[in-house]
Formats: sequence, structure tokens, C-alpha cells
Amino acid sequence: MPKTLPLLDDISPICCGPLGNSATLDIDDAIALAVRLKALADPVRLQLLAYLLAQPNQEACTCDLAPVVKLSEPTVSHHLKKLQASGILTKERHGMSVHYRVVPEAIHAIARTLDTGTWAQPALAAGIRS
Amino acid sequence: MPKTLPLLDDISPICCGPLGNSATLDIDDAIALAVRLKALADPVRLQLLAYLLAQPNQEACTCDLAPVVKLSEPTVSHHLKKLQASGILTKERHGMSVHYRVVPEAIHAIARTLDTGTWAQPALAAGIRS
DNA sequence: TCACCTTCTTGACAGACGTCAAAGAGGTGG
DNA sequence: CCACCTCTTTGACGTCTGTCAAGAAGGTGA
Repeated sequence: MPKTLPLLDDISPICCGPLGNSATLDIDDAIALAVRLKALADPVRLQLLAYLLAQPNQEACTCDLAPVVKLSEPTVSHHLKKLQASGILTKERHGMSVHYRVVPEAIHAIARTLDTGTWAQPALAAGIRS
Repeated sequence: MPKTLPLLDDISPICCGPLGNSATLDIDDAIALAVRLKALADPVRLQLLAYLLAQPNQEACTCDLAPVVKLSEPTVSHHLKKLQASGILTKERHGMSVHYRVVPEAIHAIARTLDTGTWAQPALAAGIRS
């Protein structure tokens, strides 16, 4: 797939189509799900997510997150942006600092779609960039 | 992460540690989970998976799978290998043809890990790895 | 206004990924 | 053995991704 996957904004805001309900997964549904999975499929982003999930309000500012993964701030910013673009995090300014917060429903929606291996239905609005 | 993610063989064969149980996700756990998510995070592989899941025994041979995604056989073979390497599919020869079958537990384990992280703690502290 | 702080964007680079054509490997049947 | 079939490996190509340094953008306080 040399073709670029679309940004979340350009695809269905609802995550995600069922995985095992029919023999054919619509290509658009496949892309929508792949975009979200790809956002999660990175060790750094998973570590950031784990840190956030363990915080009181499942949120933290960039300055706290960079040390967690021991990478430069621009790099961390890049990862956070990617998570936000997939609806997994939201972003909010507090004075000088920026707080990122987990959107649990987004992760849950992905998990449920995968478990579609047991299959129920989809449809849960995922928050999209603020 | 310019560093190559390891093959599944080189990491824990069981998926996966809890996502939200502690503030820090061990880098090895993060990699183990990322490898599996990355295997799923491709539209073509999701389509292949959906097709397989819809089959009677959740299995099919390569010759049936190539038409599903309308790609060349080598490419499909490449994707199937990747899914197999992450433990999501198993492979078995039947005479001339090769059958790939879904390992539902593998997908379920990933889904559960995501959900575990999302809804906080309990469950599954068993990091499992054998 | 200015100095300062936190965060993001840009540009560049190496490495990984998805794709195909061509050739190889494994198996069947004459 | 040989022709044939199915599937995988190899090699090459363009694109995407993760990383950092440098600089810009946004906000605070004097």
C-alpha cells in the first residue's frame, strides 16, 4: 500500500465496522480501522498511553511525557499528534502547557471491533481532534 | 523507531501485558504489543482476516485469498506470512495448496489488552508470557 | 515592550513497508 | 523423468515513518 492512508478527518468518524460479519470487509472500513490500529502500533505511543492511563485523570502535559519515553520533545509531540488525530487522545491548553487526555471510548471501540471475532456490533462515536 | 521491531519468535509468544496497570509500560511489553498491532494495522490484512473469519472453519488457501484483495499472489503471501509471524494465523499444507487459519485467541488477547488498559486495572495481571 | 517558557512545525535523514515481476521450492500426475 | 500447479522467496522501486536539530508559534510575567 504505497498509497497514503487518509487522515481520520477524511474517513468515517465512527469506529469501526464489524470485522467478521461478512466475507468481505469494505475497503473503506478496512482503512478506517487500519488507521486507528496503526496509531496504536508503536512502542513509544503505547508507553505514552500507558502512562496517561495511569494518571488520576488519564491526562498529562507534554513536559511530563517526554521524560517517560526518553525522546526529544519534537518527537514526542509528533507521536501525541498522531494519537490525537486518531481520536485516541484529546488536547487542551492550560496556560503555557498542553494537556493530553485519553479518550477511553476510542480504545474500547477498537478493542470491541477486534473482538468482533466474537461479534457484536460497532458504532461508537470516537472523539475527533479538538 | 528506526530500529527494527523484532520478529514474534524473538519475543514473548503470549500476548500481552496489561496496558493501564502501572505508570510505566515495560519497553519489551510495549514492543511485543506493538508488533501484534502492527500486523493488524493494514487494510489488506484486515480484509484477508475478515474473509477468513467468515469461512466455515475460519480457513482458506492462498489461491482463494488473492482474488479477495485483488493483489498479486506474492504480495498476498507476504501479508499472510506477516499475520502468521504474529501468531494471528496458522499455516498448514494440504496437498498442493496451503491453508491459513485464524487463531481467534490471538486476536482476543490483543482486544483484551486494549480494553484492560482502558478500563483500568484489574484482570489479567498475569503477564502470561511462557 | 522584552525576556523567558513550553510546545509545535519544518527539513533532512536512515530505515521500514507494500508492491510487483521473475525465479525458486514443494507437490501431483502422467 | 517431465510437465504442471500452487505457493514463497528474491530483488528492486517508490512511499511512509520515526528521529533529531533548528527555528517558529503561542503564552506568561516584568
